[in-house]
Amino acid sequence: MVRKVTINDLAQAAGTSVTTVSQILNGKGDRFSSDTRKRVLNLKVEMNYVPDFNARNLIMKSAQTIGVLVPNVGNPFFSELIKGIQAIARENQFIPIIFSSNHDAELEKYYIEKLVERSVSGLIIASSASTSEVIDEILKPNNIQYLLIDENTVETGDTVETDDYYGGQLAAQHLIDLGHQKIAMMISDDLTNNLRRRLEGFKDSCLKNKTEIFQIEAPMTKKGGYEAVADLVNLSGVTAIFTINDEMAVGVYRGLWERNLKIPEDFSLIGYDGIEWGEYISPKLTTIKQPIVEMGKKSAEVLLNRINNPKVKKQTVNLPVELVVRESTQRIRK
Amino acid sequence: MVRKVTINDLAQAAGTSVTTVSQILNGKGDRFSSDTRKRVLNLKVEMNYVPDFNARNLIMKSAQTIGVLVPNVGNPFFSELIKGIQAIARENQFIPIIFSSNHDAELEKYYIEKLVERSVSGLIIASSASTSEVIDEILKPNNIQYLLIDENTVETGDTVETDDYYGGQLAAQHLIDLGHQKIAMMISDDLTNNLRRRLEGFKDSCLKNKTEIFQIEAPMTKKGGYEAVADLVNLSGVTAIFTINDEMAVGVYRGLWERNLKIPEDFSLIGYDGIEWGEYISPKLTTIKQPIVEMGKKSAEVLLNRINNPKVKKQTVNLPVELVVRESTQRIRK
DNA sequence: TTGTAAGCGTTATCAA
DNA sequence: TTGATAACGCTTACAA
Repeated sequence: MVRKVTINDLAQAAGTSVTTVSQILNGKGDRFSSDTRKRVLNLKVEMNYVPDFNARNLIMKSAQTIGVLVPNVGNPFFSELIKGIQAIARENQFIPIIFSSNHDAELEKYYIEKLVERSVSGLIIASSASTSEVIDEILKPNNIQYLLIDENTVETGDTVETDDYYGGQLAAQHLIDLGHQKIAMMISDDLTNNLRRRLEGFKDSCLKNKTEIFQIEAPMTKKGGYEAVADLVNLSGVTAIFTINDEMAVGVYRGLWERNLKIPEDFSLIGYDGIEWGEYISPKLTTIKQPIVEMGKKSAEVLLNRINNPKVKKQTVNLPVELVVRESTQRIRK
Repeated sequence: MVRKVTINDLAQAAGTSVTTVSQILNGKGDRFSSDTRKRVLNLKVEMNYVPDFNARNLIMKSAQTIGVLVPNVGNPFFSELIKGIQAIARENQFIPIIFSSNHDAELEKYYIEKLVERSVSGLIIASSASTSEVIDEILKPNNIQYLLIDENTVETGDTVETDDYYGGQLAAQHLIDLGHQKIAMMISDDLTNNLRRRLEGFKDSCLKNKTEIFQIEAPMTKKGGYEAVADLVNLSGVTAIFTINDEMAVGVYRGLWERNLKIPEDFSLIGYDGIEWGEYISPKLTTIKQPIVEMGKKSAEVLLNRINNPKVKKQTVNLPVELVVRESTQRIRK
């Protein structure tokens, strides 16, 4: 067992006190001679000294850590989100600990407890399995900052969101502009608030234009979209499909292909999210693009700001969505 | 700021010493009266006492944490791997901290340092940017267990691997069986050891069968595969393609589609990995399937066993790969 | 059956 | 310019 190099060893080697070492290593060493400073700094590298995190945090009372809870890391949307969070966390010397709760309320609670035990400074929660219960029971009593995004909405507290209502409208309007009059919407069987708004935007636009809509419910996965095609083909007269996320759209591609139905000739298809994969399937997927990485970045920024500055007033970030027309939609022709 | 409840507060409230509390809460309290025990246990819940992780680990010298370093969480291969690791970690009360190093050596080193600082008990490293240097400089001196998988190979130390050489052979043999005599291989411009073996298996099988092979180098991403199609179409007489991972294959689909070339009519295509997406693109991707989640599980098991049991002899796990024939390959016809 | 006290590796206060 | 020393909250020998 190799003993870890401690600050004591380093001090001894440098012929100084631990105070000196600590101060110098923490950028508070102006008062020491540049000779001492150099000696300590060199020795640190040479001896490969790494401060003990537990000891440090014990006294500092901060673990420089944020927790991140997503429903599923495998979903490209969330892996991009994580990318953004990771980048900002790093800039601020924070470490994100990421968990995939898989929509399992029990698992979600378990992980949040673990995170709290480790005295994380804050949490970004993009998974909504058991949120409000957990917040009241665990987060609030322990005074832990949190930011709810994506699947959660809050009236109070900081907010980082995209305009889902407008996004829904954009999608509908695009289809309507192309002349579609009967549209199928594939939506989750378990709608979270952001999805609900997205859907409302879509529906309202259709209503205003007297466009007929059909609703198909399925899990928001490739498999869900794939299986929902069975219902889709039973609908008569439908010429366009809106899937509430891109991943479902991928399943629809497959389901249609198996039935020898063509996109966009037989069905125009528009998704939502703007994941990278949409540019690689053929035809390329028309979609409503959310600035996913940016969402991750902003989320981390807002949370960290809240952590450093608990009294700051409600922060609100609203990110734009945009229609990206690619190849999966076209003008209707009779 | 709510002050956290400490063991001292709890002891005081219970009218005992901290020792008593500590022992009882850690399941070592047999010697105390059941009355005292009950009192402490109740108070713990009542006062919402959560042991301070930093203080505890400082003295226990273990953070019940493992670090996981992957090149890219966005890649479905790695997100599935993580799924497996997470499952086993949880069973063993460990927390995995996951980082995406993006093949950036500096970033990789930075994260490993952070992980070591936090006194993780061990590391699963599936990213190879700067591994050997980091191991010698950081891991070994700090006596941290590690397991290298996927992109790394080791002669010494524990091993969890799939039979890449055999997998390569399987892929080649499938194509050969279908009558292909000129095959393009799309491979990374930066081969790691597992890939090298995979490739050797493929090449050896081709050589043995006098099958002609062409080599195209590109990044192992969708984009890489997509752009490599430009080179591919310049090759004359090629009827089949082997991409060294599934993700590249996705790019190839797109590149071919844009040139009006059909899979499998114009080119048979076989990938490697067995990610879920392969079942959703059309035609479905024929591939060599690795048991990815299982790899994650085994990796975690092996590492945790090593942590609990540093003296145990070299552990070796070899996981099977298998040919999954789907729709992207077919018998050659002239 | 219970408690005292040392010690984990750090940072911070204050004296030298 | 530097260094003792207390403190952080916990576990654990060792006493009682």
